[in-house]
Amino acid sequence: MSSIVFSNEIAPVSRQTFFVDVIMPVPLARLFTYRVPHELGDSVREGCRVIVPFGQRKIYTAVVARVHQTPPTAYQAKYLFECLDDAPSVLPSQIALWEWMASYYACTIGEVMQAALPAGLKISSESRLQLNPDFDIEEHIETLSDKELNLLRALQQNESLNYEEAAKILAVKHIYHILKTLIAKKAIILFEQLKDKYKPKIQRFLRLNPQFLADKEALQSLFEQLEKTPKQLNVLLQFLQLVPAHYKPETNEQGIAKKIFTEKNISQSSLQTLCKNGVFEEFEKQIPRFDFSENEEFEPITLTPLQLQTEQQIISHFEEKKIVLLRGITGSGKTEIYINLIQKILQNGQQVLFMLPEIALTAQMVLRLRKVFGEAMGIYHSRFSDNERVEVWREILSGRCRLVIGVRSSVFLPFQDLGLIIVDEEHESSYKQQDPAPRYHARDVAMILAQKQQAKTLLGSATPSVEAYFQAQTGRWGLVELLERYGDAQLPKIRFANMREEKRLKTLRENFSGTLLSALAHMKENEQQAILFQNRRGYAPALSCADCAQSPKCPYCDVSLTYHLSERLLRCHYCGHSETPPRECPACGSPKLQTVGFGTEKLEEQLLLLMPNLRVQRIDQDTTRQKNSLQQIIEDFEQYRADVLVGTQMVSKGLDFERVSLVGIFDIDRMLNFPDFRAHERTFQMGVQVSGRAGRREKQGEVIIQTNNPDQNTLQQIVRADYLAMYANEIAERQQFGYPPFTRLIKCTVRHQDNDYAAAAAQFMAEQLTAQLGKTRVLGAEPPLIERLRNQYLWVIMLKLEREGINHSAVKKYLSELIFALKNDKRYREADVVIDIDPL
DNA sequence: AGCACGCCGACT
DNA sequence: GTCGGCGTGCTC
Repeated sequence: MSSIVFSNEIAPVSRQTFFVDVIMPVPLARLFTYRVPHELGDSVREGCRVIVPFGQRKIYTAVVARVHQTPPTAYQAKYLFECLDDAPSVLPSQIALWEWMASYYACTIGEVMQAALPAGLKISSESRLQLNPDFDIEEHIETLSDKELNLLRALQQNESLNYEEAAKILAVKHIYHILKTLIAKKAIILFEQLKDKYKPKIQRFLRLNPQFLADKEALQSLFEQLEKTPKQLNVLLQFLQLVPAHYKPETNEQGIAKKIFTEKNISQSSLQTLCKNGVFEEFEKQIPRFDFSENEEFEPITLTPLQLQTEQQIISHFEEKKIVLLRGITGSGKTEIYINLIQKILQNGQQVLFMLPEIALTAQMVLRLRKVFGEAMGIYHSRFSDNERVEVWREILSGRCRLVIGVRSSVFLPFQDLGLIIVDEEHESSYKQQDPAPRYHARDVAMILAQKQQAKTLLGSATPSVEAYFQAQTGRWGLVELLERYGDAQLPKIRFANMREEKRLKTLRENFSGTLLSALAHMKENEQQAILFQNRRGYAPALSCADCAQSPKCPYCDVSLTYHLSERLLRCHYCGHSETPPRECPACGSPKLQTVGFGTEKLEEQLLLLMPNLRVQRIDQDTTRQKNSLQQIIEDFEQYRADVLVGTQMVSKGLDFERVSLVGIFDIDRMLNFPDFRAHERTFQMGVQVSGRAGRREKQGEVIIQTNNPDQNTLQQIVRADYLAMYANEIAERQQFGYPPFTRLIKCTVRHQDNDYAAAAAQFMAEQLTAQLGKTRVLGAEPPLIERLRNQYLWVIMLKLEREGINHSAVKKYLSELIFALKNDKRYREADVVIDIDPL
């Protein structure tokens, strides 16, 4: 509908100057404004990554948050250097979410951006120095100091150096002075090298030189030519079998991957000759790591009547509620319901995000979904490479990828049209990022994301967090419960081994109860398998002197060092420090050092001695450090190459082995007595989850819990799998003592290497906060359970804020002002303060 | 968070 | 005098 108006007027050359406010990857609480060079005027848009100079030396990739035409008044904006994107890499809706996160989690938007962008989308900058070609060293040799000369000689050898290399050559810490004088003398020049970290996957391809396809005779004469060289002829025939270029010329366009072709038992040298003679052409092609080609043909799955009914309940809740909590006991078939719902959303043309906790065992779930959704599925997991993550990002951005299975950080992906977010195992603590900022809870962010996209959120768990169940109970969220196991599977029989009693009766063998040992023997006779759970790795959590009762401590942390037998090392599980165990007590010199307590390693050893006929495997951080060892252990166990799997947390989640009929749980009392208001909830969740590993098929499994107090309430609730009883207990206590969900917590940790300094700063903060909020809302300052970590003393202040009637964002604002004041006070400024919103 | 600048004491 | 240490303040 262009109007056909001819005018003699010359359109005024638009000389508008644009400015951008960008998010910098630094923990600074504001945006920075740059001027857009005219030649980039229309390409720079919100969400584009730009390269900007920052300070005197640094160059960063920043993300454009806003484009405008208001020049800053207080300073002269610098020009941005470059725009990396033709089309934005980040959507406006994502920036809005980042802003929400920065304000909710009391951190900077730069920190959120750092967490959100896959490393491959960030550009690293490295300053490099090189010799100025116009500079003649010999001519100026008298004006140069030794160090300067050394550096210049080094630069003659190497084309360029970065700072670190230069500092190393000169063997000094700070080279800036030297560089500055050399730059002033015009001896060297600095330049920035920008490296795009994302590398597309390139493969070499082969095709027939199109000249042979021009007409029939061309190919014919080629055949005649090759008669004399049968090997080459064979190669050509093989090629035409795979790529029927002779009657479908369009297939030749695509060619065939050289790698695939050469696998076909082909004479390499003949192929080489053919390429050299121009019969074949080699070319490179960028190939996607994921295949999102049309794949709407889903394998239909059939739900049981109960599953169908459950799904229907979820759908009808979604009509009026945005969030639904599905409590489905282990083995009830939640996954099938998820799959069905996902299919419906995808058929509706919308996107789905399926979130899983950060556990090494996503593999089984991925396999299951892959059976249904094929390759049309993005996977976003720490075990995938940076490049793969960038590719998932881009495919979602383009709208081609509509289903993502991912961990915590997948809430940051550039969804445009989400229909549903599923947060599986909602109660899992790995959804909360601990360090560094933003210390976000992916479940909670997911709900905000869903709200912003008008999508629904489905939270699933066999043992929902007390907070989630409360929301569902009180009607804010929908609640759907699926409390029958799928098929004939029965819930396992759980019983206790009374350790106190067994000790009296002398049926204990090391850390094994007689009850468990006889169950293991029985298990072996029936050719079944067992899982033993002890949430503590290493051999023993401490060494202790029999004479003076002292135990070797970490020099940097306030904890005992854990003894690792296989490495013969004492290790700190908090800072990673390790040392060789002393032969005698460092305090009194006594040689009687004993191990105290037990970890998975000790259990493994004891079991080997107690029941030598059992084949034992161990699964924990120490045995799975190498890349595929976890997969290997799982496979070995699946293939019945072991009878018993001893492990930590890792064994409690998501693993599904057919032969496992027995589960043993060690040291549950320690977990129960952990000084934390969530200790009972966690113990219950762990107990039920681990029990769920037993007897997942038709046979009823057995679980043995070793404890000193079989009558303890929470343990009884585990035996009865009585979630509601646990919930009722917990919610009453939470209400009585004012813990979540009745309040929101903010944890402030003050750190300094000097205890008194940290204490003083924390005390100061606590006083200010108390003055502002009142005594009842401020707990502490007090030292935490572990008073020193990585050579820093810690002091904790906990804020307990009612959900209603308090302006939470005003409190957070006051907190950041308080920290600002602290940083301006000579007495406290050296202390670090860490804010954790909704701590776990 | 970096990083440069500036002030200070310790050396050739 | 220079070198390097550390405290302070800025980064569009």
